[in-house]
Amino acid sequence: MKERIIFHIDVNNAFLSWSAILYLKDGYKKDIREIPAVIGGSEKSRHGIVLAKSIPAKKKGVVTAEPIYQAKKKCKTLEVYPPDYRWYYKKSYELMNYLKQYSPLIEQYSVDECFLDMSGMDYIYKDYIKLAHDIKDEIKEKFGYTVNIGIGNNKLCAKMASDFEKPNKVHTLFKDEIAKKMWPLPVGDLFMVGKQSTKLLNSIGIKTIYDLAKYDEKKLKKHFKNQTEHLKNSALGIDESKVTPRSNITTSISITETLPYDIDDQDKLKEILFRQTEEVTRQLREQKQYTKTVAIIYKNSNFINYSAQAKLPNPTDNTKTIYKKVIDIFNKSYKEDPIRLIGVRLAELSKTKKQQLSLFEEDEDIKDTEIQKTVDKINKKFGAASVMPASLKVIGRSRNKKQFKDRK
DNA sequence: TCTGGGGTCCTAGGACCC
DNA sequence: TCTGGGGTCCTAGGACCC
Repeated sequence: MKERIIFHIDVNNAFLSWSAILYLKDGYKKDIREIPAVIGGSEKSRHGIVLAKSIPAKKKGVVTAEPIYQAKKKCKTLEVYPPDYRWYYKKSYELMNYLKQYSPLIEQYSVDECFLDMSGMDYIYKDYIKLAHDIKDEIKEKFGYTVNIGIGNNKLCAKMASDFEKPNKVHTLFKDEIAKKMWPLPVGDLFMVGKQSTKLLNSIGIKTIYDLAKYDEKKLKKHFKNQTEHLKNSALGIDESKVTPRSNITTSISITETLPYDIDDQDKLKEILFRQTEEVTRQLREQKQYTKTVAIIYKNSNFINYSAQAKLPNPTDNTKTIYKKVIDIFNKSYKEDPIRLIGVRLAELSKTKKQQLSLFEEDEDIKDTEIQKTVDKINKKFGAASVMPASLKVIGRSRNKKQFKDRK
């Protein structure tokens, strides 16, 4: 069988590059890619971490996901710009759409990354490496930002290759290059080997990917159990997984929110949960999916995470039904601790609601959902707060009543 | 003014049934 | 009688990715 040819395309400093373009378009004099700058959340509302960094910021030691205050310590002149997710999704869509012309087998891996399966296309594209350069250059010309392209015989190698040297580069990691290009790297650089695994691997003397590739599998199994084979294969550059174009099939939808200050007032938390349930179910209906599992996610003021979940008797996309379950879960799981982050997750999603309900219940559910869909539409057209369900108003009132009572 | 948000997948352990 | 064990479903928690 012929070797596969896979491209991995990765936008360099995506959020920062895309924001830079937006600012330039709007007449901003600076290109934030050329100064020490980061995209980050607001520190005031406790969202202050680095989401993306410019190359000058990187040179000062600024890393992704660190607190902004810490980044500022490393770089006194650091400039912080807010994220603009709508714009990012727009740019993402534009890029993926453009890349489709090169292969129908495209898998979007994240907002700024995708795999292209180019196997068997050599009758169109004679030279894959030249093609990759052409794509890279055309993206720069057409859209104004740079990408890295990694080429390999499978997704793993393509992904590893695109990570080699940045920005604006094409790298290959074919089978016969693994020993030379991949094995010398620290084991933590291997895809899917994170902090915890790195620690464990280092502790048993595995420092490089080569060490892992050559390590006795039986001994490895003691520590990594069922993951051993996958781990070992990765180190050897083996990966059979296919490039699978996914049609907006998600297995879960969630919304979490770091609160501007810790909250232990149950009414307030329920209010937030209601808002989140509305949004998350709106997304669910948008995707034309139904959920069977509802969960609440908490992080308390000590950064301790916990969660609780429960199953619904039947798949649904009904806000009321789901919110009822959310409250149920909340009452059983909330530990009365000050909450820093709270969120709602819907899991076990399906495209159909195969259910056996009594006719009455089903009618109620459908009638209700029809109303919600109309509300979704109106909100989409006129802005989020145009139509507010009565239940939210009731919650608002009860809160006011309580505040009034508190003042007395 | 210290530490985000949205995902996927895996595992341990308990409940329950036969 | 001195305490099985397999299978399945479910939940909580954690690792990992961007």
